[in-house]
Amino acid sequence: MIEVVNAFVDGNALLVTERVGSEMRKLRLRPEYSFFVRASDLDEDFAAMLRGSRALLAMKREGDWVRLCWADEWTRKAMVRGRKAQKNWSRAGEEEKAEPSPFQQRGIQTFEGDVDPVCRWLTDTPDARIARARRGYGDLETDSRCTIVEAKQGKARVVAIGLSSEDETFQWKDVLREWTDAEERRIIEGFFAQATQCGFDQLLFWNGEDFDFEVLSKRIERLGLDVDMRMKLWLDHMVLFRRMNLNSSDSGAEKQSMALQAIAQSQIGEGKEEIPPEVAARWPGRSLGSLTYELWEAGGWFRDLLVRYCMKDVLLMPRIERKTGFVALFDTLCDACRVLPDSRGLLPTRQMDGFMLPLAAARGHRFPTREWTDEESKPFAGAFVMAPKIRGIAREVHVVDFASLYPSIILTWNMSPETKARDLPVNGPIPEGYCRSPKTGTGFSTAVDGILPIALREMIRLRKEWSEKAAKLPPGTPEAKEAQRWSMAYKVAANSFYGVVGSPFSRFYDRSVAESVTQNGVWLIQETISAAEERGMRAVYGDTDSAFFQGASQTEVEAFVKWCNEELYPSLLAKVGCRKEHVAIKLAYEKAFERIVIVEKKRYAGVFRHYKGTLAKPMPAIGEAFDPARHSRPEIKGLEFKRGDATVLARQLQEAVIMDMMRGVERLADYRSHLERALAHVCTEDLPIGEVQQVKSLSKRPKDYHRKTPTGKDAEVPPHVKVAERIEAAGKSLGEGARVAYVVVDGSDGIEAISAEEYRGECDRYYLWEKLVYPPTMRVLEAAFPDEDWQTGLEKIRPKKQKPTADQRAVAKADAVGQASLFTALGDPALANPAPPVAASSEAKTTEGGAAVLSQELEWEMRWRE
DNA sequence: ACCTATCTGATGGCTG
DNA sequence: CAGCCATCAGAT
Repeated sequence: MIEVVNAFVDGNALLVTERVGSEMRKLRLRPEYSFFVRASDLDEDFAAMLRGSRALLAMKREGDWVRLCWADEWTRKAMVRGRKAQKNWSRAGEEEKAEPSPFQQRGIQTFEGDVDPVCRWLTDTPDARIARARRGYGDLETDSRCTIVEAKQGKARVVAIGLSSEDETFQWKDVLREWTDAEERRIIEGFFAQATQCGFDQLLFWNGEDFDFEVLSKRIERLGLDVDMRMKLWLDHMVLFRRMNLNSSDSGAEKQSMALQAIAQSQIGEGKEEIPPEVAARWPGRSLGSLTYELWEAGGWFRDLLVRYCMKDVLLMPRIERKTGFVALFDTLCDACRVLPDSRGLLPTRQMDGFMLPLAAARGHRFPTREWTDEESKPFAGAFVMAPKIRGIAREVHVVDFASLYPSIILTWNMSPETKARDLPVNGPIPEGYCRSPKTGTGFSTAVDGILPIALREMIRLRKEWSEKAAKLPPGTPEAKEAQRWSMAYKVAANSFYGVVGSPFSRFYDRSVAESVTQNGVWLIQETISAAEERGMRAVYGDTDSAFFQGASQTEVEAFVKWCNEELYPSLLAKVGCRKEHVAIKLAYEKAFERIVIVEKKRYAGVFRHYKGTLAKPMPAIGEAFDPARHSRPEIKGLEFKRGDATVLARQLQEAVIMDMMRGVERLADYRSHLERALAHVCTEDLPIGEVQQVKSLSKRPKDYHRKTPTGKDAEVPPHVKVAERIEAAGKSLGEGARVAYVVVDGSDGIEAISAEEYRGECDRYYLWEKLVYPPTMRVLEAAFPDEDWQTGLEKIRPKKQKPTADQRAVAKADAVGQASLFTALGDPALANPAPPVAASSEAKTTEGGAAVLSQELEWEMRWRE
């Protein structure tokens, strides 16, 4: 057994680091640039010609295949793809013609001709297994006078570095003593020496892919250090956290920022480092992270502060890991999928490569070389979502769902690129030895198990094995936790397979297979719903793999699920040709909602009666405070409460209303008072930035958003992009994936917004209410009480524009930004004073606003009673 | 550089 | 200039 710690190609060597007991050993191997062809495709003449080629290093017969090993990557590429047409600019007018490779000329298909030497070696060395990495966590501070872009170009000196072991018993930090190259060389070399001495193979940095790793590599190059970055596995803890947390985060609060401080706050309750008064006094309004040079330059206590700040960030990471266990799970996943645990190992395409290639090779199967196409791939149809059939607050709604629907479908229909039937009629009788996807007509051979089902069955088997092992071990022990991680790793990997098959960038891409997976899902859930309705149950909603039913008791639903599994599916699946021993479709009775309100497709809130047979805790009674020990929280899907791009005010109001609905509040006046309180707050009180900001991420660089309108003008870019450009104009750079926090200061005619940092308490409160806070809650109320008239008079509060004179135009603008005329909206003209509202003290504002709100509340109460 | 379905909000054209 | 529709973007 070879325990592989690391492996990379260095020139013409494949360097593998292996752990043997407590020793590290280095293997120096030849990197293999190979592909396979079918032995039957290779005639004697061509084989002889190849043998004579100096570029071919080896040719080996392996079963039905011939393995051809080439001198280098360039040669292999030319043999696989031929030479592309190239414009030769040096010789004007001349163009080099495209030249197909000898394999292309003969129409010989190549297989696995894009696999890199590390993956190739891991695939061909069944003895090799990915070692559990020893983890170190690090952070570095660079010269704050440089922009991020400059720093990533290697122009910013590294000022300080911190490093810690996972258990924090080892901690190391260093800072420049002089502003010289020699000093920077000393601390960077020190960092690597410490990491190596501690035996860290894997180094985790927060946002490392987008900053630290690039900076380090550029500085190493610039300073000419004798350090090889490739000797370590670099893993971006932030990217890892984001991927793993996608499935488990609940409220919108956690989704606003991926900053280390924000994640630390939500995960371990460890907050931001307070800015010491000395710093605030000397550099008002600046964050510690933006002052690295200044703190260093000030020396003494300030320089120590810089180092403490750096080290604090380092230590947050192992603490987050102790809470989440995400890195340990990832390491297990890498072990299971035979990929190295660095940032690239996070990509599902690589994980599937790592799992599938060896498994297929052992069964004599090879995959076609991955084609590189610029063409847009045709989209394919996905899941079925039923339009909600109920209005109002429904009682006793039962939910059934399929266990791991897509993997089960792949098993049941024996779906795999190589089992896919060619020339099978899309309808009519199904020939013996085939099954068919009823909605796409795509058929699959059932004679030999497909490689994809084999892989999935293996994963499911291993998952079960580890779950059983975990159950036998004393709970909470490291062994039990490790067994649970294995079980979870196989689940994660198995669930990502369908997505990889649907991705044009993967070697397993097959559009018709992917579409048949989703469409078999559509067929199954629709058949289930029809069968239920025939038995008198009413389907009220369903999404992809679930159906929501009314009009049946718990016992009846249980009986229905049993009947589906024992009779319905076996008979349906036999009719489409699936073999009995392949059938893996299983319906489960997942839960029942005591109360549920479905606002739209994919948007609902409900409270459980039971979950997987376990009786749920009740909601707090009306008027009773929420106590997590005794009460359930409602399950909320898709609504603004769950969304990081909604304002906090919108989420709070929506949550308050949902909590009341779920505990049975029926008096509409109670809901109204929530609205009124919120409106009064929005209109008249101080609004901290955290309550009013919207957060959206950039899916590309800001400049890439610009385009022309159909009429040829420059089109407006989305508000968050405009703000990103304001931020960039102020000297900070924002790239793809950056999150922009912003506040709308005038939404009366188009959107005018500022960045959250520029916010000084002034925003367009009309816009905030009319567009951000009120509608999400109103949609829930309208769904819950559809027969009420929800013309509350609260939906539009911005005063109408009257034909303004030149003079008045200026005032109108001030109005939109300020709040004076809000008092008009609240119905008290006496308070509608256009004098500068911003200058008023917060106390005065609250008092005035309070009075205005009170009169309004009375008025509503009266209208309500009528 | 794992999938699609779906909602909501902003923009921009067109219409009456 | 409100209302309708199409399109894009982001989040789930």
